[in-house]
Amino acid sequence: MNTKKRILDEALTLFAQKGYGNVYVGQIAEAVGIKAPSLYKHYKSKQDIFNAILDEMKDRYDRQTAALNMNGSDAYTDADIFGAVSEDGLVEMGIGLFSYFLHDEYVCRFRKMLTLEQFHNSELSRLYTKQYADEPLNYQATIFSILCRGEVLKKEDADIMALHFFAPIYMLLTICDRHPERETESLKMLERHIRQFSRIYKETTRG
Amino acid sequence: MNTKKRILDEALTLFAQKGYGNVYVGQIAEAVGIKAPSLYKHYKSKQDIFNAILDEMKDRYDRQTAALNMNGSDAYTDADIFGAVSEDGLVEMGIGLFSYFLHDEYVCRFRKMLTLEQFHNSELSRLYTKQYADEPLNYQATIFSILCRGEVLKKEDADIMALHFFAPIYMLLTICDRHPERETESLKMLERHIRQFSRIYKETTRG
DNA sequence: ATTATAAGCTAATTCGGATTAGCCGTCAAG
DNA sequence: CTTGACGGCTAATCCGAATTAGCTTATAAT
Repeated sequence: MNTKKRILDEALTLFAQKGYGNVYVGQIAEAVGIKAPSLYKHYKSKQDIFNAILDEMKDRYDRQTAALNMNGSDAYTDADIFGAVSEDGLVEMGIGLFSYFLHDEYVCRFRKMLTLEQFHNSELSRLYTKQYADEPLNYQATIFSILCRGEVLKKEDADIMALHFFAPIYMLLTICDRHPERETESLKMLERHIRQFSRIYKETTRG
Repeated sequence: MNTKKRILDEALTLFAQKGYGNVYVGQIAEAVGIKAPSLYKHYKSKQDIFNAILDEMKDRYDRQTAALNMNGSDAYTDADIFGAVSEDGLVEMGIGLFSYFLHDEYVCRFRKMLTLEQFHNSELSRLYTKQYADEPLNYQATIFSILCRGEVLKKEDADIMALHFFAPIYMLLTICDRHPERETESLKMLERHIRQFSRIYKETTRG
């Protein structure tokens, strides 16, 4: 009963490490603790396992963002955001985002897998770009545009502010994916990044 | 005679598209215009082809950066840099870097290949990080630190400035790798990024 | 001219991995 | 108690891809 899920779990781990083409069904089976032919009691092919992972991750992502938007677009007031986003608030937000992407049991493996398969077909390309570029950037742009309308941040292009905020996070993330031992260093860099971002963009209300 | 190089060339193209594990020697041979067994007159295995590509690209990269440093670290004076780096100079530098990474016949394919193979072994991880993160960031940090020492840019942490400058370039690059049709849009974004970067960091010598 | 070498080809060979066939124990429902 | 679905196993099967064997032609050096 539980085996079906464990197959996805172990397969995801392996795909994230080696890429689909370099993983053998025997390895997946071994990781689960069964023999290769037994996999076929649960999925009809290796490709089918991959697709099941994809479907589950898309679901998970949709539920995730739906949860964000539940209290999101309509429920947040500008005042909520002004209150929450001090410099320390930004640091917390950035580190939270980073740590979530880096350590969430599924998100992390799925991102690596997608990294390795991103050029295989356009569905995977689009999924990658959506999840790790367009949607985070849009989300943050809306936040920054609110902060600009208030007097909190300088009146600069909020899309670019989002890029300035998020691109470094993304880049440090890809570094840590390759070199987990650089996480501490990256976290320090991340905090310096956000504090400098904050200094640079803070409205100098000296008038 | 020329065949040996053409094999590397076509293999690189295929590896960049599909990843090593999903390319068959027959495909490489076909692209070159010969039959698979003939490949073995030139390389002793598929892995050998991959290694040859790797070696060539490392050479190329070393020569490239050596050329930069020839007029680089010692030959440049601070004055040279002050002169060259106006806002338009920065835009030009950013777009130049971006276009080079995106369109250089070899750099571009090699980067995609490395993207797909980056988790295979630690040599490839380190190579990727070195070429697309650490070295560009260090190089730019030295430039920005010079601009800070002068009165051109605000006295902020030059490492972080380099991150703010380069991470967006890197991110837009990865987007264009997946979606070549987004290049125009990305170039516009890139210019907005650099002009805003420039506005934000420019020393306000109003005293 | 002769020979050696380079570089190609076709036809094996090898090998490993995905998938299928078919058998067996367990356990819950009737 | 027996039957059928579930999920596991071993032993094929199938197949495709990497590599090797061995032949052939061209060409360049002796």
